[in-house]
Formats: sequence, C-alpha cells, structure tokens
Amino acid sequence: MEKDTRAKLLEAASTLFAHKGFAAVSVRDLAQASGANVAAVSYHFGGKEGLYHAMLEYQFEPIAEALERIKTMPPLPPVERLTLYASLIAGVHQRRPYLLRIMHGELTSPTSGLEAVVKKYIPRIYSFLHQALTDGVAAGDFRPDLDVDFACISLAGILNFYFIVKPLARQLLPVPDRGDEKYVAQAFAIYLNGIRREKQ
Amino acid sequence: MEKDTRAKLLEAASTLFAHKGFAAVSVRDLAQASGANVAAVSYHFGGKEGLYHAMLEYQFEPIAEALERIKTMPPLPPVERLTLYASLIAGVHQRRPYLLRIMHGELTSPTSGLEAVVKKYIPRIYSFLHQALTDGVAAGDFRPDLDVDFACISLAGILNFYFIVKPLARQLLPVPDRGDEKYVAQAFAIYLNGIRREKQ
DNA sequence: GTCTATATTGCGATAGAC
DNA sequence: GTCTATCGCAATATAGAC
Repeated sequence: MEKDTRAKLLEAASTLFAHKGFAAVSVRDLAQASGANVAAVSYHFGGKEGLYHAMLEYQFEPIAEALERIKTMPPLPPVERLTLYASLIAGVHQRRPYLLRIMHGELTSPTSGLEAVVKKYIPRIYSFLHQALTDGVAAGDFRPDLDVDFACISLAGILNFYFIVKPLARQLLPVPDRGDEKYVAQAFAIYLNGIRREKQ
Repeated sequence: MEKDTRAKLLEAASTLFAHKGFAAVSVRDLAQASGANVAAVSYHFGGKEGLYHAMLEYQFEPIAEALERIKTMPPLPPVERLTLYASLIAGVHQRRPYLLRIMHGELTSPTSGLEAVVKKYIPRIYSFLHQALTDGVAAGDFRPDLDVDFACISLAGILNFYFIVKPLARQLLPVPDRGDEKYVAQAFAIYLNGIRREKQ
C-alpha cells in the first residue's frame, strides 16, 4: 500500500472531479473515496490543485499518445483522417470514461487546469481536424463552400455531446443503451454525409 | 434601488454561475458583483441555493415561452419543426447568452438545480425533437434506418456545442467571429443533409 | 509514507440596528 | 429593504509523532 496511494487518489479524483467539478470536491472527499489519508493529497501532489492537474494529465494520456502516433503515420486521405478522429473519440472514451466530461467541465467552468493542461491538447486536436477538412475541400471531397473552422466545431459537438450527456440521458430521457459505437457510427455518418459535395 | 436588487442579483448570478459553476461562487462574490449586500441573498432568495434556482428559472424563461407558443401552433411538417428548433436555439441565445453554458454545467456537474428546474424542460425539448424526427422518418423525409433517439442527441450536440465553446474558442483557437447565425445555418444544413433520405 | 491534531482562512446564514 | 457584526462550520494545508 505504499506507492499506489498515488494511483488510488488519481482514480478517486477522476470520478469525483468528473461528477462534481473542482470546487465542489473537498480534499476530505478525495481521501475518503480513495481510502487514503487527508494529508496524502498534499504529500503526493502538493495540494488539491496539484492532484487536479495530475488527474488532468492522466486523463489526457491517451490523447497525447494518439497525437504522437498520428504524427509518425503516413498522411491519410481526408475522409480517413476524420474517420480516425471519430474512432479515436470512441476508443479514448473506453479507456478514460470521464475525459470528455472533465474536459467540457473545464470549457464551461475553467479553472487553473485549463491553462496548465487542457490548453496544450485542444489546439493540436483542432489543427488535425482543420487540416483534414481543408485538404478534403481542396480535393473536392467536401462542399467547396464549407466553413472549415465551423465544421471542426460541428464534428466535435456531434460526437462529444453524446458522451457528456450519456449518464444523465439514461435517467432523464427514454434513451435505451444501444452502445457507444452505434451512436458514433450514425453521428459520423450524418456529419460526413452532410459535408460531402452534392452529387451532380 | 428597492425592488431591483432582486434583478441585479439575478443578473450577477447568471454571469458568475455561468462562468464558474455553483460551488465556485460565494455569496460574497454575488453581493459584490451586484452591488448588493451579503444579507440580500438570504433576504430575497432564502440563500445561495434559492438564488441559483431562481436564476435557473429566469434563464429558462424563453424556453418555457417558446414551448407554450409551439403547443398552440398548428402542426408543422417535420423539417420545419427541426428548423424551428434551430432558430429557437439561436434566438434564445440572443436573449439569454448564458443559458446553454449553465444548462450544460448542470449536465456535467449536476446540483440540486437539475432536479428542481432543469429536469422540467429537457424532456419537453427532447419530445419535440423526437416527434419531429419520427414523423419525418414515417413521411419518408429522412433515412428509414435512422435511430431517432440518437439523432436527437446529435442535433442538440451539433448546435449547442458551438455556443458552449464559443467564449473559449476565440481565445484558444483561430476561429474568427463570423456570427452565430452563420454557424447555426451551416451546422443545421450539415445535419439535415446528413439525415435526409438518399436520392435514388 | 502515513497519520493525528491543529492552525488559519473563508464559507453561508442571520440577529438586530437602522 | 438594507447593513454591520458575528456565529458556527467546513475548507485547505501542515507540523510533528510514528
């Protein structure tokens, strides 16, 4: 029980911060949920904020890995790149079920973690989408009048939103669980179909 | 300066809660931002939570009005109903620029306000979309294999996400401001084009 | 590395003067 | 209806024993 107090705190921090936000979670909550002592947070992470930032880095780990992997890949055709993004979102959500909630928590209610961690990753994801869409327009795959900046936001929105509302959707709305892949498949199909150049 | 202390508190509560979330805003913050006294929050709203709920109701006012208006309207064709929803989102955002942020704050980090206020409105909006999509599939406007539950989430996602990230997009990403209507027009076009039945 | 005990600060709420 | 002063409590953080 020595070294993995850190891991248990990161785990507890992920679920608690994801569900209630930074300000609504106390160090005592974290200690209790993880089975650690209150002092452990300061000892291992230098305080609540340090734990929060470490948790953010932990959550973004699969994103960072994926971005590195993509950099070493041979360039794909635009549609394949967008498809890769869609499957990336779904895949990352399997490994880090709270990442999207946490990230959007940072977007709606920014804390110091936005500057410290989140701002490192968002622009890189955005650039990837932007480039794919720009290339796709140039190649004639997508509508020539497409506003690429807006189209990036649309893709992120149509995919991310599902994972954010999913926990509450099942309690608020009559949405049966038919699987994340099914949602992503249909949403991405709608999007891709929507930005494609009209067949003449 | 008698009666409108209430209004000033509601105004300050809207911006502060929208930007930082319920837990991160103190009664002292609210008093200072509104020019009111700390005791005014308890006097007028029975406490911080009461003010928060009143603010939520105030934010949902345009939604409530719109839902009432729609109930008295003759039934529209499915595509028109979706179009109405899209323009409703844009129009409401003009009157209540913080509504979508606040609502999604409640979705990612639920407080008592979710049960008390938000849960009244979400299912009614969802039903409206669900019915329009179901009718559209039945009428042959939309793809017959469309999963209507998922398609509701997709439409909300593609539209709402923009308004949520807008404030930060301008600081994080190279997205120039080309107007909300332009975003909504393109995003809705993508969505509608995406769910339409393939021309044979 | 872990724990208890404690220092300090800030919180929400309200009693009571005006 | 507004304000000051204050109560009681919970927050983060840490000193020091183990």
